[in-house]
Amino acid sequence: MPELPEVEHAVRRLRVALVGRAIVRARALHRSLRRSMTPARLRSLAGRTVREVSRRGKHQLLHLDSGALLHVHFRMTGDWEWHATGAPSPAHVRFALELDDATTVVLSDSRALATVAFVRGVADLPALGPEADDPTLTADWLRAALRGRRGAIKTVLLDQRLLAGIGNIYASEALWHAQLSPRASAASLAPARVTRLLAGIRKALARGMAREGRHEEGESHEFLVYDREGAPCHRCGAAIRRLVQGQRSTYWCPRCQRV
DNA sequence: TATGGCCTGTGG
DNA sequence: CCACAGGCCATA
Repeated sequence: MPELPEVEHAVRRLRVALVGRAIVRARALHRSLRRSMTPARLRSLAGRTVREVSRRGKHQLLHLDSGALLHVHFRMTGDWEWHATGAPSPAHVRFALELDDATTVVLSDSRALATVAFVRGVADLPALGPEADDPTLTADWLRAALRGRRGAIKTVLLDQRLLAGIGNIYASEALWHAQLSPRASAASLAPARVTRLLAGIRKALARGMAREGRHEEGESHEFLVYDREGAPCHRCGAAIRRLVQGQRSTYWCPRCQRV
């Protein structure tokens, strides 16, 4: 579940379950996580209290009372779940924290690509641009940040060093809102288009946050263009197309998203 | 820029 | 069987 809105929602839910609680036992249940979480490191979590949970882009940091930081990244399919300690575990549990209130928080991750590791500080995370939903960002800043970027805007939006938190879905969604072609050259976007792009990013992320807020699923459509190949554009009715950029799918409207 | 790797699951 | 999957890194 991993783009900025989904990770932010996961962090908020995790805080309720975890902040102020003491860890009784930590377990790594898949070899992909045992590489970073050795038995000694897992033991070092026992007895620790979680002071806070923070987010930077799609990265999560669990702040422990010992001063240690546990870094979690969901990658493609990670999510937090929890259940009563001793109850049957949900499917795909890769990492588990048994807490002092008889609940167990688990990292569920079908593809087992998520990562959990100790870090010393935010400096140990990969270089990240400002938060993609930072309300203080300006079009001038974005224009300067795009200057010198080679390649198509869709591909550039996925680079976390530009903006932290935009993934493959919201890149397509933002460009649809901005009515910009995903193939447009990032470096040569005219100022008015950069302004539209910033607004489009905000709209896409705001929609994502709103969607996360409702735990009611089943509503008409989740995304405006993503995964809608062949379906009519919600703005002009033309058939949505799919193309591949940098080995990732892009969805766009060929009529109302212009270069 | 493209490919492969990490992993497993789903759907055609 | 194959393609594809909301991420990211290392490699030529």
